[in-house]
Amino acid sequence: MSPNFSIAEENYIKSIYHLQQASESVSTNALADHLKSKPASITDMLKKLHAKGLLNYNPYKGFRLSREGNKAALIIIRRHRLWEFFLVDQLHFNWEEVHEVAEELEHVRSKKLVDKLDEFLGYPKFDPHGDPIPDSNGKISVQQQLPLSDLPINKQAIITSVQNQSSELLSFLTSRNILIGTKLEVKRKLPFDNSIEIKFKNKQSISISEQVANAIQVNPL
Amino acid sequence: MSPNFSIAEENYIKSIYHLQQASESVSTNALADHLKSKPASITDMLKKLHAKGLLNYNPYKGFRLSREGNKAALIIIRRHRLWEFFLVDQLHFNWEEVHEVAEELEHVRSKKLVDKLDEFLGYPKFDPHGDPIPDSNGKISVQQQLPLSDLPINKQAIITSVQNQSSELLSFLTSRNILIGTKLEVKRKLPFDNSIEIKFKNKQSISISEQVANAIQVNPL
DNA sequence: TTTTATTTTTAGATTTGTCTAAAAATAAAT
DNA sequence: ATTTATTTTTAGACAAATCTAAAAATAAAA
Repeated sequence: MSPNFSIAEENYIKSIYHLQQASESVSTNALADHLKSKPASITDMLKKLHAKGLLNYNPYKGFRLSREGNKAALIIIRRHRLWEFFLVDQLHFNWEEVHEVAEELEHVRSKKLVDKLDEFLGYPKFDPHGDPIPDSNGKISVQQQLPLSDLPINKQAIITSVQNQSSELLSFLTSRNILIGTKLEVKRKLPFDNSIEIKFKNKQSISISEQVANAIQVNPL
Repeated sequence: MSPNFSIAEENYIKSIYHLQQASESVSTNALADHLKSKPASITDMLKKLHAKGLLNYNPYKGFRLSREGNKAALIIIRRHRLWEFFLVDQLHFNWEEVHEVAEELEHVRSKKLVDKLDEFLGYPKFDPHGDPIPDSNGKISVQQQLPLSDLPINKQAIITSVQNQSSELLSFLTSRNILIGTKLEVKRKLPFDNSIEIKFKNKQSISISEQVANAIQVNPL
């Protein structure tokens, strides 16, 4: 059913998707920069993607993904973010080093593979950078994620990911039972060092530094 | 250090590796058949691989991989078989359907990814089809693997893989503590139904059918 | 040992994706 | 409102990988 795109096409689709989040319409030059390519090459590919119905394209004016193009982009982004999650969560990569590898893995086309991987990983909602992972229908979770340091006082939240994957931090968090899925709220923010006092559901409270609070991503309930 | 090959080059290297196992020297036509390509295309690529020092190539006479070519082939085969193992062992693919997906995954080049995957999987020695997985130095385990049904009576062996990945079979085996790594020996083969009586290290004995014994791969000690 | 058949290689064309350099369109500046 | 600068597109070339058709080399058969 859904057509197969070349690796080059997939990279264009993905880049356009990201660029059009930030601005109404995407320009040839902006895309050339983003892809480290030359404007002439971009124009060539734009014509191809336009011919395939993936693009709303007005020469000289700019372009965006069509409905079809957006669907294709979400499939690629789903693959990318699931692989990133796998690399950090299962293979214990540092979160800084996963992007490059995921750039390659995202082009493996099998839908069955991606859906089984999703199931294996427990249907994660966010990748290790905190970006939402589209589900198998291309739906992106709208629930927001923010650093624990930005969570308002007394607002309940659930930990969705940890951004700085050093093994010291991880073992520190594990030893304190601060895990993905843990429910907590912020009781106090100390102004002199920005440290934060958090309270768990079981009433236990501990204090963590600003740096740690920055690395913990939470989803307010 | 080790050079990067295109996907096309990798597929040629891999095919030559497999063909040269069966015969002294590989022919252009044989490779064309294997790659579902045309002889003229093969010749073109042979020149390229020869120029890169991956091939011992006498025009019109035949070719084999050079030492370098062999090294490259083993890296690709390692990737392929590790991914196959992952797909069956972790994502519960049926062993018949993994080849196609692994054909794509094998081209993801990151050495770190492959080595971490290997560690994650517990350094498996054989893929789900019973073929040996090269280690990170390209060494292939020479220990053989054969179906439990072919194991001589009273010979100790260790289970290395299970070939027919139906969930019924898997749960049957799990419930009987027949797992990868389990040590056992065959005590009797019943001639009227070819069923097999096996004995574990803890002296416990059970009987399994011919079909099940065929699906279990073992490595004689 | 010629002739015939097969295999392999060369020659030239094609597709995909890229590039440089020049032309055309749009935007900015005087 | 022209001129100038910027952006985008076209034109033509190129590398990688493939193909068809023809030529050359090798192998098999008479």
